[in-house]
Amino acid sequence: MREIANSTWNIWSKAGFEVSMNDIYESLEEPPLEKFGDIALPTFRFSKKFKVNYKELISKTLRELDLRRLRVISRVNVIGGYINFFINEECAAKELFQTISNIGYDYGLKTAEKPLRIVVEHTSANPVHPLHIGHGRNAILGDVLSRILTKRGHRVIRRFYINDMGRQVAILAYGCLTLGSVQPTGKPDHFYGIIYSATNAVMEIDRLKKELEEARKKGDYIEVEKVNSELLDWLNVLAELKSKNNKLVMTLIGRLKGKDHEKEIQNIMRTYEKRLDENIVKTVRRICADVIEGFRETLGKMGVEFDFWDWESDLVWEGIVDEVLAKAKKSPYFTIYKGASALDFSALQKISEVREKLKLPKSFEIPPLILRRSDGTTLYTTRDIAYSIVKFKKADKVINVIMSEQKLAQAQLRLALLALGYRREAYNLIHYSYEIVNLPGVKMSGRKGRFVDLDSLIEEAISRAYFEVSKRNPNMAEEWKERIARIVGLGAVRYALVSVSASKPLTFIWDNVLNFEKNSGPYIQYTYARAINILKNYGKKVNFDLETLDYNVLRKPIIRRLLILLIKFPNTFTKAADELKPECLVEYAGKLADTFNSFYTAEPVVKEE
RNA sequence: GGGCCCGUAGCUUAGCCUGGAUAGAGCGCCAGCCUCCGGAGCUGGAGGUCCCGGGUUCAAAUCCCGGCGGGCCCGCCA
Repeated sequence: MREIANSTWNIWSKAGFEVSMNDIYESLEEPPLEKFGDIALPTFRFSKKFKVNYKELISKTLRELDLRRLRVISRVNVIGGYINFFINEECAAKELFQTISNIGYDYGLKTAEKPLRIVVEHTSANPVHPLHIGHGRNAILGDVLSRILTKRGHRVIRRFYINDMGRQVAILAYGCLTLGSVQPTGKPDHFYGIIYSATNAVMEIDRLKKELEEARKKGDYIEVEKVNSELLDWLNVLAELKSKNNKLVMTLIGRLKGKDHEKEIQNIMRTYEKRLDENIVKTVRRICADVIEGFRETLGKMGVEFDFWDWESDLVWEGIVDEVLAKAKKSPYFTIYKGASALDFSALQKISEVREKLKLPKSFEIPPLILRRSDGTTLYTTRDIAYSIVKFKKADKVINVIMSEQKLAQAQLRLALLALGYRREAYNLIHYSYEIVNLPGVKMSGRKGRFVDLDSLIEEAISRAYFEVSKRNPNMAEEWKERIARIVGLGAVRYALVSVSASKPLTFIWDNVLNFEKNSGPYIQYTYARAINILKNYGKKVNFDLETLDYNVLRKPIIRRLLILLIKFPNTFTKAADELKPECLVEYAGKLADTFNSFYTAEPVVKEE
């Protein structure tokens, strides 16, 4: 493909048309029908650019091409404004085999010209309850991106941000401290998840009861109705939690009675941030560490690992957040907003270059960002500014895999970095935004403890896979069935979570996810197994001797199709890596599997040698 | 009130950034294929107002404007 773009570029530049070789290269596309050609070059764009008629441009190009007699092109086919190239099979095969015999499994994994240091921060769930399917999508996207970028030659660092200074952790800690010394039973994230949700529920119930009373006094019966139904919902939540661990929840309800929850929570937050009481600090840390251990187990099952687990609290205690605040005070954008330290973006965001480079919404007034509460404690975004700076210390680019809900917050973060003079950071911070995962028939709420957690999701995937495997292989040894079910089940989930473009909501339907036919993880794995078995049955090392190859077989349509598809892999990979589109690879894998299976049926490889 | 994302076959979706050739797949449906390396397969068929209405253009699923439907965001929450 490079050669096609290159020679076209040669011809055009010689003719005096100003164009870059990359421009041509990137215009190359897939013809809609196989019979049109292998690679198409649309000429409309260029004819417009060069101000010549496209027919003229084409005939001129063809004449020159003819003179050069490129060996990579066997035939050229013009339809409309398209120049369709047929690739010379022999030439393609030679190159393919040569590359594969040289670099083997790294075929197509083209290394970037300028390797970068890239941080991928992903998952980063609050350590207050088990991971759910949404975190699953986050984790798989982050993990797959990291793997692709690593193969592209970048130095990737995978980081998990432990958000231990937020209100949610304080609520969990409040519950735990109220219970006194608790020893977690079972998986820690599940155990603490119950305490968190129950504490939350009790607080909500108490708050709603007060609201209800006030509404009654006022005689606002619409409000009474509204609050009442909300109250009922939370009472149900509590009942659901009791069914999970009755003793624990009942004890918690008893001990929380009559307390001023808000005051306690605020006290915990302040104590923790300012390190006023080492006991509380230790307790909060231990709880979070326990929950994180649960996360690590779940993620490990999914094949997801991290290089660093960064504690939000460390940023504060090590004084990095203070440095940010000091810097902010000196910033020309510093202001006092509603009596608190803040950054005022009104001037900065008007600059159109800034809006464009930071990818801010077209016309949205981003309000001032408050950096510090009146009680002196910091806010999430302030700490996130500090974290971003830390991440950039050893990185050229930072990719945050964060759900789309946080788009505005992420835009605000970039703006804040710029306001503080962190220009490089602001411009190289990428919010890799993704949409929610829908499970038909399930309404999820993290706070209410209503979600399908990843552990049970994985279990279900494996047991569904087991069912399918034993149905198809009734005589297989039990141990093998289980091993295969694990691999297939997990592969199916990973595949499902990465196969839909991140910007679209993903609908998770078991029948599709664990469909063993086409367009699924299991199908790709099955095809791979068949391919590997050919090699196994062949039993010898594959001979890549280019001299003894019979190039006539390449004219067979199915073999030719497979060959052409294979030589396009490097481009697909490069696109997936550079445009951060892992789903491109999924699509390619599916197409390759389809083509391979057709080939497999049509051509008995081992027999033919 | 303002902003962002999504809307493509009954279902799940690719293509949209960078306009161009008969809108690609898979499931499901219909009709075929087991002397053969793993049938979790293969071959073929039916199935589309690309949410609607304008505009730009020689050309719009794609770009612009206005609607509709679904989701989300605008805190001294995270």
